[in-house]
Amino acid sequence: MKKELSKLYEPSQVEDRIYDFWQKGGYFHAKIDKNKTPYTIVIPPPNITGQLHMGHALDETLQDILIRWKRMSGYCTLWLPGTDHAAIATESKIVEAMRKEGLTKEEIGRDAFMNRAWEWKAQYGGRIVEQLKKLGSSCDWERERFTMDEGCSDAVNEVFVKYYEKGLIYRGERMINWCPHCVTSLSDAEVTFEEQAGHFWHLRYPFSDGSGYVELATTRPETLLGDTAVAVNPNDPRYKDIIGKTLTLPLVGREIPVIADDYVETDFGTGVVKITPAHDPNDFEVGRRHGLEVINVMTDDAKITDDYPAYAGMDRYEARKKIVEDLEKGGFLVRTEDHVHNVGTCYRCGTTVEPRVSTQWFVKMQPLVQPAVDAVKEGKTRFVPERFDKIYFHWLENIRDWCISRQIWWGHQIPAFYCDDCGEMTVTKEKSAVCPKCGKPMRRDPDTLDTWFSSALWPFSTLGWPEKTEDLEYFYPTNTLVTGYDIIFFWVIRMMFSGLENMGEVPFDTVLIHGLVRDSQGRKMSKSLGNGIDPLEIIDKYGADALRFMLVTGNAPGNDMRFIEEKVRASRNFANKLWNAARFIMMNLPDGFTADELPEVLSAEDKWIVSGLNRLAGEVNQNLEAFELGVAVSKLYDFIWDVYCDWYIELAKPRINAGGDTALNAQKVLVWVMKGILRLLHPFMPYITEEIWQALVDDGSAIIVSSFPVYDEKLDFAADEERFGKIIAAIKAVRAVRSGMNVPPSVKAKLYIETSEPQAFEAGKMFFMRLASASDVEISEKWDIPDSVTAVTDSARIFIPLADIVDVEKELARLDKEKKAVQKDLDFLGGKLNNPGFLAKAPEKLVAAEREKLAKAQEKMDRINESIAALKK
RNA sequence: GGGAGCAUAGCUCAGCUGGGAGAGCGUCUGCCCUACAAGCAGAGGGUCAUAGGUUCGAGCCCUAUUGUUCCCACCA
Repeated sequence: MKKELSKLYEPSQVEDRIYDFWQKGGYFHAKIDKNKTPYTIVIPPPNITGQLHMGHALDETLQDILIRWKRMSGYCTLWLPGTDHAAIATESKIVEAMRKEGLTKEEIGRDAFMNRAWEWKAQYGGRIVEQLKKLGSSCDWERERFTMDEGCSDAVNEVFVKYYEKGLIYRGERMINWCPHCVTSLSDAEVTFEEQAGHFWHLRYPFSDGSGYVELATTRPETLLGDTAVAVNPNDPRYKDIIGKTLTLPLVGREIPVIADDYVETDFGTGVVKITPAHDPNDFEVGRRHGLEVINVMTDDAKITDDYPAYAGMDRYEARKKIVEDLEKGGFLVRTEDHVHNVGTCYRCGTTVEPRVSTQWFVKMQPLVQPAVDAVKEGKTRFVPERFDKIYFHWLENIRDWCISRQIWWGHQIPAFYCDDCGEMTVTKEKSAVCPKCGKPMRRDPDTLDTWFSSALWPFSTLGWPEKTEDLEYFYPTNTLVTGYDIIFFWVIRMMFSGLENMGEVPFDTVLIHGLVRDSQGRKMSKSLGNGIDPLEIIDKYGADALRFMLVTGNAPGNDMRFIEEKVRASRNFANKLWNAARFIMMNLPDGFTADELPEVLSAEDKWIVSGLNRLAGEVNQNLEAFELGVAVSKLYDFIWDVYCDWYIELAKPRINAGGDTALNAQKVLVWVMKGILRLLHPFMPYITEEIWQALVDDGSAIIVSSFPVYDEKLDFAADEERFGKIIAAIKAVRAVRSGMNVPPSVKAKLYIETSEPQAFEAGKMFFMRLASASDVEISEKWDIPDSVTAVTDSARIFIPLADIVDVEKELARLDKEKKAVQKDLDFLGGKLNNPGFLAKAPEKLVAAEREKLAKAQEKMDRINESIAALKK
């Protein structure tokens, strides 16, 4: 007994029910029999436990489409769960929450803090995971936590110690990026440069001997407090004589030298630069070359230190203002000009980064980079689309050592230990250490690792490495990584070199890159603009299927897309169309209908639709193979709506009304094609296809584990397809003529079809009745019907006698217009076929096709001429 | 300063290795024909940014130009 579909398609109800069904049936996770099936792993993107945003919905959708397709194609898919990459953001959220309770992390201590963090993550992360499942994702909070916590910490320690022993990790004092808001160091990748309007303050520094001033310009006057020199270019004739002289630093009174360094450009500004080694990366290098003192003038949160009582405790911008005032008062300010410059900001919080000298841990990149470059050059891993390998190469070729230590608590603590007594340091996998020199207990480095350090190990750490597990053996290297282009630097590159270094093989063979989802005006969605759109609101309104469908429609890999609600509505309408088509089929099925196969005898229109579906299946597979998801989706859309619904179902109606075997055959084909459509569409619209499938098939099977259709040579009826296309063309021509004369469908007219292939049209008689408002149809090789309009195709002339409304003048004008259009074709094709170059060089197949087109156009022209002649008479 | 993307119908975008320009939305006309008005049938609408070049043939390949977006880069 077949089930019923509700009259109204209500996405949320369907999706809730199906979600529940999959959940209970354990369908969210593929069951893998390693001995039998090929496999694939699709790696999901990071930030699972961050806010669920549209970009994330896109990640999930693309992965899930690939997974469902692979699974239905006989592959099993292992989808590695997500992990947390928002350590800094997470920490600040927890700190903030604690502050409201009047607590600080220092007060409650590290262990309690971590517990708090885990509680918070479990709640927040768990909720996000539930939300992702609404999109069809198979992520899982327990596994999630595993990848972050106990599961991967062994791997992290293992790699850290190994790198350290190989000299790939070192600790040292360097200029690093510091975020005063997050109070931690950042890697180069975590700094975003932003153009900001600022000022250029021209200052003068007096010579200590009272012999005048040098003039220089700065964008950051507050760093003056830390100046330890002023530099000029050694070849600058203007300043030759002052090199080696001494200046008195305004407001501070410190004596600083004038030094010569190539770094200074003679044609920029005044050609004089103040040198602040502690607060500028270039100045740091200059200072190093000249043995200058490094004077740090700021605290961790970018306030002036107590060494400068006049400014102590002021934040850097406050101090800037005050210092400019004081400079002006002292006569040191020459002038101020507007200036736009690039300022580094923290990619998490947007705070301006303070370059700062401090002691941090670094990964030495040079030795790790080459294999990662080679792997892509040799095609072991490829980017889709390919152009992203340029970004990849460029980054790797210009990479600098990676600062991996962070001054936060939420993260993996660095496995290094210090002896406070004798200053000894050890790096070890153990949880505690005793000083090898003096035997005293050692203190663990309070810093944690950059969250991307552990993420980089993910393709193997989640499979059990460093243990030699069966999973690791079987699943590494994995297949496809799906991620946005903004994640290439953070994650893709680091997984590449980490995989190659630790496993000796690339972590995945393909990286599918997608673009960003922007708002309807093309702006990046952001919290500050408030233009972000919550995927869940959209899902509530239109359904997860509609959102998924919209996210892949009309989008090419790597390109950004705009989020336009009308597009989601269009997708929902498409789902509704499918729903209603299914409803129509089911309401016309006889009780106890179980047929699963095509009828033995296929009619012309049956072959037409079956052949079309078969070709579609082949193309969709090809497109998915090439990651052309958008192309696949639009082909499905066109076939389902335009071919199946608008034509085949309409063609089937008169057959169903006819009853008997005619009806039964039509029903069999309707169901058979619908089942093919549902399976092809399932990866893109999982919920609705599952719902319809279960209502239609009703044998306890689930579409999620059904098989994906493939091209079948036996079902290719190209010739029949073409033949039936003539009937469709004729019906369209009749409709166009009638519509042009504003004849409503309720006004029926007899049709006289003139054609050289009467038997082909004989089969379509009832379709003309139904779809071309014909009261009757007569077919012959020759007709001459006066007082009628004619619809002309390349294979037929159809007379529509509408004596009352035929306007000879209008009809002539219409035919003339059509004649001109066909003449254009004839000219074009004729010109082409008379071109010796074309005949000589174009492929034979093409020439033949063009000849055929020409013949058809000529035939059509003859028919038009005949009609015109008759009308004139 | 270096690199990349984009520029196609009123709007948002497809267009796979070069073989007579497509979709959705919007517009206009006519239809509630018992699956669907979240629909059906028609129609209109494009010198594929500009200028050259390669080719029998260019939206697609090459060169230059313009506009636009993004990434990278330590110019005070």
